[in-house]
Amino acid sequence: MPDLEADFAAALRRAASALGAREGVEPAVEPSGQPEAGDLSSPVALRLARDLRRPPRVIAEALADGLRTEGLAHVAEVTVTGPGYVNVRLDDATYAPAVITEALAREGQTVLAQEPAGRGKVVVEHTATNPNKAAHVGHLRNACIGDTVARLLRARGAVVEVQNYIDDTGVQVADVLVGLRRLDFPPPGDLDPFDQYCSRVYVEVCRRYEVEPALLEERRTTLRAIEAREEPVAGEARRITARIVEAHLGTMARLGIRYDLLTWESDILELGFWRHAFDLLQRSGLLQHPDAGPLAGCWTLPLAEGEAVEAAPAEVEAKVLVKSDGVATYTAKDIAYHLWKFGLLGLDFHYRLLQPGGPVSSASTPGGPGPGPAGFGRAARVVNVIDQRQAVPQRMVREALRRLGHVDQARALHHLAYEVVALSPAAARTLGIDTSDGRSMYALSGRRGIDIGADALIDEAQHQVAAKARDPETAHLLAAAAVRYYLLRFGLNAIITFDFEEALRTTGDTGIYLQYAHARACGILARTPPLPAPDRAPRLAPPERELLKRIDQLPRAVAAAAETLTPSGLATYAFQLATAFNDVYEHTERIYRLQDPVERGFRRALVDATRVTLAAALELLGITPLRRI
RNA sequence: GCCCCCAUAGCUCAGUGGAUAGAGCGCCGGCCUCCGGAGCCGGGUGCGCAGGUUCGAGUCCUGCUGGGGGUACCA
Repeated sequence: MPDLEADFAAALRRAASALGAREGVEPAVEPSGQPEAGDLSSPVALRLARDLRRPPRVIAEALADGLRTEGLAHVAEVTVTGPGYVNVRLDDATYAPAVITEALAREGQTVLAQEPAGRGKVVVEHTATNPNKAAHVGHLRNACIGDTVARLLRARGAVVEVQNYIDDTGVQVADVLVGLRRLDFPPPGDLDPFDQYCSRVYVEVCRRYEVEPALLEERRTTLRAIEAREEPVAGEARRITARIVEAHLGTMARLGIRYDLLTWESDILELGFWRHAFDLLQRSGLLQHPDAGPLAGCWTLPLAEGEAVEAAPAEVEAKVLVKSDGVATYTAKDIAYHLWKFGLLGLDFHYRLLQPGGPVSSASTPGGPGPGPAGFGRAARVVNVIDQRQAVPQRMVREALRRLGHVDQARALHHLAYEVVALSPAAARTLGIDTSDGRSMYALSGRRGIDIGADALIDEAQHQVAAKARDPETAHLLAAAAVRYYLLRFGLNAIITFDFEEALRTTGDTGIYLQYAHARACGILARTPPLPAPDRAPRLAPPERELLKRIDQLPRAVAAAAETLTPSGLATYAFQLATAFNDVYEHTERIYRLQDPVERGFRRALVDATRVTLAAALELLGITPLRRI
């Protein structure tokens, strides 16, 4: 008995087929909107009405007859209501134990919903924070989305490899080098984290560019030296970016976020990835090198007439891959990187283990452990978690793959776009930001110093929660739960208008509430000794029926969230599950007071099934379930 | 200008084309001889505007208004 909704849908499909409905009409099945009508309902008769040229009500009755004849497991009654809904009422006595048995069997399972087989490895790229400053809440949103997407894909049985791309040869790194060299900042104190120190340098140097154009020239020469791997600049860049990457890994680890592989842009240059990709593009006749015009001296990837990237702005006639000073753009290196991700480049990184238990890092020199028998990269599918503002360059990467003849890979490259984190004008003012321009929101920006530090937020959450937590580790896990849940519960298209009070809230629709529900279930189980779970359920209270249906939904919720790559759907599911459990908790007799062993055994098993199911949902959200608070 | 996203309750947000659109917060009022109350229960004439498609539209299409983003030799 795996899945009641799926069984119902399958039976409807058979019944519809018997009526002569054409194939391909997937019967929608949902928990009934009207509890008195039944437990599960389907409006499929309404959809079939046109095809079959019969009134929906008549079709619904015929479908219901078919279901009754077939005799579905765990179904007590089939009814037709309203304009033509087919409903089933479940047989409490048998479906309830079946759901519980199924849920308990999921304990310790890593695969919760089976992926259609044979899709190969999925490479998920996320975080990719420029290594020149401390991570802020916007970067945290990226990482939480990416991390949960990776967990969801794994829960569907996919082989997933998480990569964090380190843009250590970009302009922002040059900015900080210029700042450190020219601004006479006092060196950071012992208690002043290096990444936060660099954040201040970065903001200041960006401000100085406006009044000191000479600094801009210095940025250009610095960037060129980084790209050409000229010492001492390249070494300086590598030392600073390594320290900041270490800080980023530390910040993300506080939320349970880890990577399989760090890929360094400088390795892409040093190992000739870009050189080789350039040759491939050049040989395929895809590049232009104009002698005149605004792009004179650049190497560009033109948007040919008629085959332009979907929705590309008309003004974009070509994307610059190599600037007139010979420096490759981010997009150029990204094209090389993606050829490698799909195993199409014919070159590979060297690898080294950063530290025991930590991620593997790419390297440009041989040594250290190899990539293992499976190797890195060679993806069948790539998911890039990158904010919506980078949609155009992402399309260019895909377009380059397509024009090089890698049509399948271009199709398998998915830009998972999400909206930014912003501040309300009031919140911006409290941070001392000038809001006299009257904008309705201010997107977080490290460069402009519009910034909620990631570590600061986690620190604050931990501080708020410390008084009620039994120990510091519990406080840390509660804080992580609060922050992760807050950043995941919004849809990808929603701009998060950051609100400290809301992010740190401990009641209602929050990660803390979920933790509490899980701990409560554990507390009940600890108090009531195990009993054999009966194979027939006693009479159920309405909240218990709701809870059972939620528990039964887990695989469906996971499958849907994984399919659509939307963590927020899973967050909503977890909250509904916890709410259903709290409702039962509040409105049923305390288990330790029950005398009848059958009743006691059943209700304890229901709590246990809730515990297993909620823990699974929390793990997927990247929240470590707590047994005690 | 062109392209993308958004507009749902006082606020912040959910809502695979299906029945009477839901949460959280805030506000008011209830419920604890505890299974850990960070909880539960009650209190609500809300889908920006105008058309269209459909048996059925918050959801799809067109236009409009308002907001955000993109349209770099930044990423």
